[in-house]
Amino acid sequence: MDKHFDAATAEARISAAWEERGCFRAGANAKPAADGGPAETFSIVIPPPNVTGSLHMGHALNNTLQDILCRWHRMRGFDVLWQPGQDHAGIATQMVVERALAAAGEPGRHEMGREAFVERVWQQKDESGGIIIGQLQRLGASCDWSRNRFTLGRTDDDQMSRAVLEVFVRLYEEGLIYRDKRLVNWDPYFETAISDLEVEQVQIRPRKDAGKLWRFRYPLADGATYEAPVAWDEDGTPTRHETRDYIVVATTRPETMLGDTGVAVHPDDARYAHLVGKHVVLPLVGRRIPIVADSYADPETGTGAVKITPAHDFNDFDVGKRTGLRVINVMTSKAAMFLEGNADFLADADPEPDTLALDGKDRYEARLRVVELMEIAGLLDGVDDNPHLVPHGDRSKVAIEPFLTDQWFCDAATLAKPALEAVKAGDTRFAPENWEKTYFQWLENIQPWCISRQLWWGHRIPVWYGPPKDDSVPIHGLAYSSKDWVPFCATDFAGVREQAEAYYEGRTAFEFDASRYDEKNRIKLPVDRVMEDFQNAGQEHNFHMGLVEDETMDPERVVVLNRDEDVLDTWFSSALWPFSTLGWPDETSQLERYYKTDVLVTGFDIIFFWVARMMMMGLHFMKDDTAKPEVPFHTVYVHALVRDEHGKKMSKTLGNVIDPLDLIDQYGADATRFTLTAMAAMGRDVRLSVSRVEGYRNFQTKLWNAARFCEMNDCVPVAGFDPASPTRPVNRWIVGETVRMVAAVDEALAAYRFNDAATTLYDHIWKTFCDWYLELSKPLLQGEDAGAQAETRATAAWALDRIIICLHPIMPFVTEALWEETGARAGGRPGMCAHADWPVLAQDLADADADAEMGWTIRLIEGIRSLRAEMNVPAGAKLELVMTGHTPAVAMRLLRNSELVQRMARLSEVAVAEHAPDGSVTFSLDDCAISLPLAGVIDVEAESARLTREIDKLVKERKAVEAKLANERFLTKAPAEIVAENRQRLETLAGEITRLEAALARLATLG
RNA sequence: GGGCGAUUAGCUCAGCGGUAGAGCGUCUCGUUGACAUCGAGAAGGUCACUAGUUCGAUCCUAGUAUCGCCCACCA
Repeated sequence: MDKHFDAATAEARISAAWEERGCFRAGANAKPAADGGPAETFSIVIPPPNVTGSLHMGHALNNTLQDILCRWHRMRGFDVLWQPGQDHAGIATQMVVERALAAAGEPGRHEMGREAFVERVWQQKDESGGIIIGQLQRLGASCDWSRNRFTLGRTDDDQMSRAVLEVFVRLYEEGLIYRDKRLVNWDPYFETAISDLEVEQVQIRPRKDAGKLWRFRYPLADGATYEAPVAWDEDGTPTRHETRDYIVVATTRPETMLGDTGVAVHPDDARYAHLVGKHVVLPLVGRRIPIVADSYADPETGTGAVKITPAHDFNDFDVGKRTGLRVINVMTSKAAMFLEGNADFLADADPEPDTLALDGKDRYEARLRVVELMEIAGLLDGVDDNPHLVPHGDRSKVAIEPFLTDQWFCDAATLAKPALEAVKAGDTRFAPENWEKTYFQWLENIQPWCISRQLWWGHRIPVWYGPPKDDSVPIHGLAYSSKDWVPFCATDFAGVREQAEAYYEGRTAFEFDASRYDEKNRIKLPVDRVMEDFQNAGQEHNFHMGLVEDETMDPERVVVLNRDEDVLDTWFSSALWPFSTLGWPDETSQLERYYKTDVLVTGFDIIFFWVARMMMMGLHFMKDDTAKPEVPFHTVYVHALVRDEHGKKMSKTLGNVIDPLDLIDQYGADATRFTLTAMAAMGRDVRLSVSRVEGYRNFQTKLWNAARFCEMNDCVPVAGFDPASPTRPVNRWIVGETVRMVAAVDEALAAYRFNDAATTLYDHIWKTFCDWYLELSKPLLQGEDAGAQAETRATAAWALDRIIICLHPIMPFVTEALWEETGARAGGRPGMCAHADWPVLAQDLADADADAEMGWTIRLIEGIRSLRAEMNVPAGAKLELVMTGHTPAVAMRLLRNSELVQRMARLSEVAVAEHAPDGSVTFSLDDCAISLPLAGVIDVEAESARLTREIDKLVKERKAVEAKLANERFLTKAPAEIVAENRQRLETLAGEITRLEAALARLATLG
């Protein structure tokens, strides 16, 4: 064996071997259940990474933990399915491709057209989709790659797409999906609606065009006035008023004032009571808008009057609805002003030319200009800095606009109920538990989920629209607005056609073919190849049916259906992941066998996006044997975010991103994995420091060299070795330590305490096995006693094997390599380490006597070493040891282990005596005193100082224990074993103090 | 505004109702030794603060301070 484990070359080789042998296929290594039936299953679905993404630290942590669970179960004989896959990630992927097009100077998506663009995205997916898989494999992820899935099918009849369409259609039919026109979060960069979850609030600091609060004066119409307070006393009571003919309102978005349709005051606000029902004249626009009473207006805030722009503010929309205000949209889908040709805006208005000149201007430009125009008009009352939160699109990073559009919504509140109940009933549990609260809180206040996106990359909504049946307008040149459309929803056009032809009573339905769309040429096409004139007029999708020119067809006999242009939110398909990957909607044996899955491992940032929605969809569509709705997984393990060393979120702009692949290159996948595991304490952030990775790389080397030592000493695994068979205390002791280690690892993993498992292994391997067992075994391995040697070789090999097996889930590569290395001399291993049998060890293998003896021996050696170092005894010098104050049993113990102690503590002789020799240094060990004669070399002063210090410490402790034992209430109330423990401790302390004091006295005579 | 979490060694973090731990760093000593990616030893802590519960609190409870995150928001 080499001195070091060469991770770089070994990892690739081992990875390939696992794949070649199908080690991770579902069912590989599965063992029959106790009753002889099929193996118990253990299934996990991977949180599918974005298909164009690459592995980041969050993935590394997430997949390491999943891999640990999967490997652990696989070794224990479960039928493990770790289902891999990738997400089509609508916005993110479309963004990547659009950027790539722009960077390459190629035409943008609008120039390309939908079909060509989507094809281009598929091309991108085919090119880069495998990258993330390769990266996961480098990490060692033991997914069943033969079952890799993608959330989006190439065609609607692909199973993964059928699942999505099926769900959509069923929910539509149940009334849980519906189309509605309402304000949505509109991303002007991507020109799509986004859900509430995709909006993040960003703190805006005051700058020229944002982060300010502008106050405007809206003149009262018809000569109305009111008394406004202008001075207040200390209590805030107005002391002086002035008569005003205007109302002051404030806004952080001045450009929206062009769409104002009212001013609201609180119904109880005496200042304005008599103005309710009167009007103001909207400056710049010349529109008379009413003053309405609505409790939304807060009398304490500002002037108590608030401008109402129903089309551009969520609160205002509600106020407008309650008070019957008009809704006037003044922006395009790109958040530019939409004024000219805007019938809603122009109705009953008399806009100034300067105002109309804003048409087409960007919202921020328009904002500044509106302020300017108001100032010129003398109506700017003032402006204050006003840092505030502004909603931004989480991907585009631009400010979102509330925007009035037709969108598809999912009745999340209805679906949320079973999802809530399932967690409350314990059908699904969160670990750590406190995330349940977060989950509840969100689901209890859940709003309708906007599921339609105005993107091209995604599952296209399976709804086709046709004209109203009683519409007498001929099919030729027909223009519909969305509200008139009659929707037909089915998983494919055949189903739609059936519905439509029934609805239209025998007219033949044709599907609009988007690929024939050619805006430039406006080709006149036959009716079955009708073209569409799609105009995005800004405030909403206004689709106009195109010309239909085929005189041979009878318009009365024909109807043209137009498929909805929108695609579904990516998370809609992700929500189906636990069952769509298993073949749903087909009733497959895989679904039967592996659903529900066992554990979902995820970061808390997607509990709402993903976990909650999987719960909703799983419970809605899946049933168990008793027809009861079935959760998608029984446990959700929520891990933390990976941050940098100082707790900062890793981000490109901060430049603190650690690339897991760099770590793997430099330190190996195992060290990277071990670090993440050791730091993955439940409920805490993971602050990743490279020095720790290095430390665990060293740990790997340590283990490697321990195995190398075993090899050099012919510690070869013995077939059928019985761990109860060793007779030497050292060997019996390491068997016991191994039993405890395995139990602790099992317990930790069962409780998802990954860091405990890692710590247990680290300590066992480095401290127990390497530092002590291997050292203690050297005399036996290298000694004359052939029996002891054979026993020790077998025991060491056995203990090392248990170590390799138990470490495998966390460090799969080095353990696989060691499995091969250590098995080579035993004639090879029957299988790979990934399929090794997880140890099942009887607790009674641990021998208490051996534990006590070795524990004592270790402490003796430590004591001697400590004293030598403190007394500056040269490392090479061999000392004598004299034990005093001992019982015969302890003397026997010392003599039994004298060879070990001599070797490890560098002693020339070990003896027992009545009295310690003069000129010796002494320490106390349990019931005896250990003296090292150092006559001549001893620094009396230093030694007496050391002893005094030691005695002081012990006396102090004795005092504390005495006080405890003198406390009547302690004696009566504390558990008996604690009391006994303290009594024992007092006795020990007293003995130690006595012995050390005696040593100190002896020293005094010497000085 | 609502919720969650944190505060332990120089740094990064575990832990726990009864003797305070790890990694890295620091200091001393050590290479014929499986491993210098190492070994032996050591130094370093009022477990944020205050009060309570308890025989006993770093741990449980409440409050305070500081920091972080999530959700919802004032025009």
